[in-house]
Amino acid sequence: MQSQCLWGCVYLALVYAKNIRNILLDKSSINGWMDVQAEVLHRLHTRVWKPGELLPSEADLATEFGCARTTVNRALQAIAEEGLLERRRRGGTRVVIHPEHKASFNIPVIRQQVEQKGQSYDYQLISRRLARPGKAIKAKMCLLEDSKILCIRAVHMADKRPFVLENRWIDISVVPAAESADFTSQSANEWLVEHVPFSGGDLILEACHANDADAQVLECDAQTALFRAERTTRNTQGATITFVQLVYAPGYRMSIDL
Amino acid sequence: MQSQCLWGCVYLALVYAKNIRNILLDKSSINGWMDVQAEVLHRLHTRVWKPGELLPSEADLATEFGCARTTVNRALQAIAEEGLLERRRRGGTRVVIHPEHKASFNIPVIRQQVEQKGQSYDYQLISRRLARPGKAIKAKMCLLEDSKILCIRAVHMADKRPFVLENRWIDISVVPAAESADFTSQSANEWLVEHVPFSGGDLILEACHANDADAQVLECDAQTALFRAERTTRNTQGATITFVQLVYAPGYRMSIDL
DNA sequence: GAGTGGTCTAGACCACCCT
DNA sequence: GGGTGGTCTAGACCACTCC
Repeated sequence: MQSQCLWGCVYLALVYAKNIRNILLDKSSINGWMDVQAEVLHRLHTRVWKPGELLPSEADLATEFGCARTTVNRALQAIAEEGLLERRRRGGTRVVIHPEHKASFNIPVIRQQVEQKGQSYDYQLISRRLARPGKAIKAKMCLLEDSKILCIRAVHMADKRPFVLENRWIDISVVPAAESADFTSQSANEWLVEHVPFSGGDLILEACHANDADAQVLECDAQTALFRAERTTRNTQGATITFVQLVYAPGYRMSIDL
Repeated sequence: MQSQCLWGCVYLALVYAKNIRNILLDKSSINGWMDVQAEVLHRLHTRVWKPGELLPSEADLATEFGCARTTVNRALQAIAEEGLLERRRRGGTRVVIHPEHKASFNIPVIRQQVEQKGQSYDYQLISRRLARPGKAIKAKMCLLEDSKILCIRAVHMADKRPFVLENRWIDISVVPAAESADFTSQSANEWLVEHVPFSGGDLILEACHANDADAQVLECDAQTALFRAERTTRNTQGATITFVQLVYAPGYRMSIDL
């Protein structure tokens, strides 16, 4: 009877040891890997560990924080992914000297982009035709053969005003289904996101002068400074799916959180 | 003696079971979480699991792949971070319908940006003065009081040609050390990266017309379309460290990998 | 209430790479 | 050779949330 009680007490002590400690200390204690991450980040910000320095090993940190090495590992990996730490087997974990500021943003479907601003969205197809691509487009899409390309020109409107002009080229040999899709009600932008899985690509942002055709569609003067995005999208096999040029109406600003 | 041999055999069988299986099958087998990730991604790309659908539970997948649930968890978490899966306790793992295309890029120190292109880098300070900020700048920096601001104007050159014009405002009350730094040899850009830890901020990209002053520095005509980046940087306490306007010379294109 | 993902732990083995 | 990070495993408990 007595021994049973004893073991019961030991069990309870073990189970609640952590909580009891936390309550007694009544201050920040390390529970999860998020806490470890926070503590490490704090030491980085306050220069306890200076740029270029070597951190203690995972095992040592685990001892200090009173948790398993796995937990420390998770935290340090997360920070390393952010680019603030550099880790090497045998080499240890080092504070990166010039932490490159990483920015990441989403490329939303244009409809969502407009609706998110609380504006009404409209879409109008200007032209749609099959053609052999010109030299410039072929280069942008890395096309070797003379494959058939679907050329689309359309305008997206926000609150009945032109918002962005979309010039798009789709490789029919890569996306055969696109040939039978008419893009009068649904924009190519949305259609592709829904129907074609993509894996990579690149994006180029620049300033350009409005040419006459663009100026007319966007209802601005020719030579106006416009913000332009060019995007190339590739599938898992590395084939170019589509190349698109988005010319935004004057005053557009692309906003990104850091 | 015999029993010892028996247990030895069992041990060996257990230890090498996985490898033996791999050798016998002689084909792709699931070893690490990277493999699980690859397999899951493959099923997503080939629409085995369609957008909106629910995946099997981690436990089931672990059984199928012949690994621990932890391993499956790691893989699914990584994919969820990429934005292709949505996970909820009790709700299971679901394929995201509109996978938002996430782009991420680095904001390099301008010197590195130039040198990376294989061009020579030069830097020239145009002006540096302490002043009370105007209304517009105060708004950008979210300043309430009339704190002293360090105003810096400088130009970065690539191959002896103007590359980008830097207009910067630094809050002295947030970064006192900046007052004693002269930015003749080292740009404020680099100085801040090295001396001031930062945590967040925002970035705005847009097209603008060159005004007369900018045109002169950048050696282009007034009214030329220029690419402009405006960046606000905040420290861990949320105070604005600096606001910077980067006006790039004509022809600049910002390139981002997706 | 029960099933799901989120996480911790302790132990183990491996790959890498500096000395 | 040995120390470091990278990862796997099995078991466990918890938090959340849907039914």
